[in-house]
Amino acid sequence: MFSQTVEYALRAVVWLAYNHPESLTTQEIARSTQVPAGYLSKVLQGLARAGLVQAQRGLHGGFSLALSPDELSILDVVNAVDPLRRISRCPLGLATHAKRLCPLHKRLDDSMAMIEKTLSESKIAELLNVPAAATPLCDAPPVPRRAPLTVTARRKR
Amino acid sequence: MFSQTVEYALRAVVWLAYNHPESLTTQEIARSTQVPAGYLSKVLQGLARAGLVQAQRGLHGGFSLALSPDELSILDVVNAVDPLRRISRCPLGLATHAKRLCPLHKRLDDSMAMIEKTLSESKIAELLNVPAAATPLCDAPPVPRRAPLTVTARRKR
DNA sequence: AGATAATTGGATAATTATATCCACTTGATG
DNA sequence: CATCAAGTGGATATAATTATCCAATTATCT
Repeated sequence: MFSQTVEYALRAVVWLAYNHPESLTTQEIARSTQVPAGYLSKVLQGLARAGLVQAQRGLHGGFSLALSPDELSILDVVNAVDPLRRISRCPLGLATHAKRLCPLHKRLDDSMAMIEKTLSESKIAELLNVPAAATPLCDAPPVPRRAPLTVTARRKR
Repeated sequence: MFSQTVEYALRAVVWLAYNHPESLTTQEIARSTQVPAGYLSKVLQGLARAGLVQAQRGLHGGFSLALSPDELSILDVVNAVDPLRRISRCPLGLATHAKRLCPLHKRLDDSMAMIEKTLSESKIAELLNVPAAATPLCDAPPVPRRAPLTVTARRKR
């Protein structure tokens, strides 16, 4: 339903939000969120182009959230990397249905609208309050800033 | 959001429902719904395996709806060809989140649940009442049964 | 200025989704 | 029982998505 890319982008943004306004390297984010580093780099580029994230090149560079976590919705992230496509015109290109979608496509589009609304109302900030004092993604406790490349204790599977 | 396959399957089912309990050949359905015939054949096979549609081989064969249009929901069709995957386990495989999803994935799964509910409540029968006396999909007027291979008047693009 | 650590962008590979084709089987009909 | 129109299943092609790799660029630190 949601693409892999969206899943990855959301993980990255949540992790950046959790460490806001800290800046983290692609490697750090990749490790914490279990996203393939090479691919994550592309995803982050997309988020940067959309202005959701700020890139800092060079030594001690990395990425940081460009907006406050409560100004940023899940929908913003989704639309930045893999836009939710509403059905605005008849997919069959029928003249008859140009002004008003046929019931099938109307219904499908309504579902999209519903999702769009829900996701736009879900702010990233809301995703950070974890009841059990656990970190949002990641089993490990909050990583100390600029920690060396410690291997996260990881259960197999 | 919804795959091409789902879109095709829904078009086929709606068209079959519209002609219910008539049986239509793959070619006829393909023409009316603008779905590539070769691919539609696979999609219909899937629908047949799921029991939503009945295949009749041999001369004067074709496909017909196996259930009444008001017993069949959009969700049934979606699940038959490209199941809506709910998020039941933590996508990161985190032990901590085994019992309770982290807020991000909870929220995403809630969206899925919402869609699932909406689509399960949308019966195919409801998609057939078109206000303007137009056919559900397809510009053409209701095709006379067993019509010869007339070319549907089609605007370019 | 040189060394180092980081992102950037381009090329490419692997995988999955979409689509086509064809030989085979099935069943109705004359 | 021969014929022919239809679905079936397998092989294969094409396109899009996901993923990897590396040379080039940029910024920081000493």
